[in-house]
Amino acid sequence: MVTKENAKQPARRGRPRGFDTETALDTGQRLFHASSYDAVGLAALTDALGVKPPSFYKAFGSKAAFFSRVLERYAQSALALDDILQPGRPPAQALAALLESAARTYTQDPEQRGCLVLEAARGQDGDDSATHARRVAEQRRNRIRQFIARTHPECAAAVTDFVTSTMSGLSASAREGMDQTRLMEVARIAIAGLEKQLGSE
Amino acid sequence: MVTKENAKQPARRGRPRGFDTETALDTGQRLFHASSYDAVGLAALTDALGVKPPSFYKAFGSKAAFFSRVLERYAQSALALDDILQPGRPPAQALAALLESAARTYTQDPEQRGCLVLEAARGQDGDDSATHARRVAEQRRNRIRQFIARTHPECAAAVTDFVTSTMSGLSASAREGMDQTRLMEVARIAIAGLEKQLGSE
DNA sequence: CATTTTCTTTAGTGACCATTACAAAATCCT
DNA sequence: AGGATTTTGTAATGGTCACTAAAGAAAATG
Repeated sequence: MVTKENAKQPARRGRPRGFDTETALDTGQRLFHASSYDAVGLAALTDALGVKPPSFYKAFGSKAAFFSRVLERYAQSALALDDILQPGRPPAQALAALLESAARTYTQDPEQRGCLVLEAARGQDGDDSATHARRVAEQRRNRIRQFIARTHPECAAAVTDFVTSTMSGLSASAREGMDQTRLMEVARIAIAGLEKQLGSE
Repeated sequence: MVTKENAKQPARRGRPRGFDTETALDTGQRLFHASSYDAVGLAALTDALGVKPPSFYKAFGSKAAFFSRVLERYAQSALALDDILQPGRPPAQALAALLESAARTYTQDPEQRGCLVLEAARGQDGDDSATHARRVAEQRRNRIRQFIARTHPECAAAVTDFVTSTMSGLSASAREGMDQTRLMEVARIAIAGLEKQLGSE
């Protein structure tokens, strides 16, 4: 297998790409997060990237495929569950930290309010972008549930439902303009409910 | 003033309208609630009404204006705040009833999941339908806040934020397919948080 | 230099959207 | 009956959308 060089090597044949795809994904993430998948048309997107539509399609295939890559990128960078839901950490404490992190993250940048994944997941049922967002959201949901089930298997489902539902509410509220102070208060009251359910240790 | 008869009298001059506008609003509400404002195109809407576009526009002016009337209609019929937030009722109890009613209502009909107003309020900022939905949501928010402020003026803002945020979460979860049993459990945990904040009396 | 490969550019494609011009039809008033 | 008035159906309007056909341009290969 000497034929195939490292995929990262741009030393391929033909005219080289005139833009950086990672930078493009960053820019796309910023645009989609600021408004929404539907609100960012291909014209606005390619204008912001400094790239004409055919180049965009050569590089990414479709707007939906581009968005999928943006979502994966975002899911890895934002709200790292591994850091928060460490095995052995008391669930009430870990989930409190999760909700507080969400409240903080969702209001950190006024141009990037709420959660990109959760907001995109609310698109229409048949929509490709919404379907992919829901898949990402479901994966994160499962990780939360498994973390809870280690210590509280009997109420893992209900608590997971509460946490994900609360995060959806936090994201929606952030989008509607609720600032960080207010959103942290909302998280605090939700955490009180969690502690009652799980025991506050 | 004998010139102007009762506005409800259809005994006007010219060709009579071939359909009932109230029935049309009902049908529109059902369609919009089942998917969304954007997802229901004018073709689908007029097909369902059995009405051609020009008749629709003569009667309602525009799709956005039609939707506004649907929203008003819905806000009056669903989740009557006057019944739930009765003055004198202990706030923890009243707000618990509000969240439980929301969880129940949002999952009652699988074709009408979530809250029409809250979901429509998540549309794009410049959008006419989203703007109107946010106005309706804001009015309901104010009524909740005033109810809380009667007994708990010091934390009325925070509790209102929590209740509205939780309702947004419930609506989103209902839309994603969470059933009534699960949503009621979510409401129950949220109510525990509320009681800790307000005192459970 | 010529060929091959890949990207970029220009300029459009058809599909769908909300909305409407126009004229025929149905009703009331005189 | 003969206007006056309002709603109807037919058929189109312009606008925006994601997407692309075709040809030119930049690189590696022979």
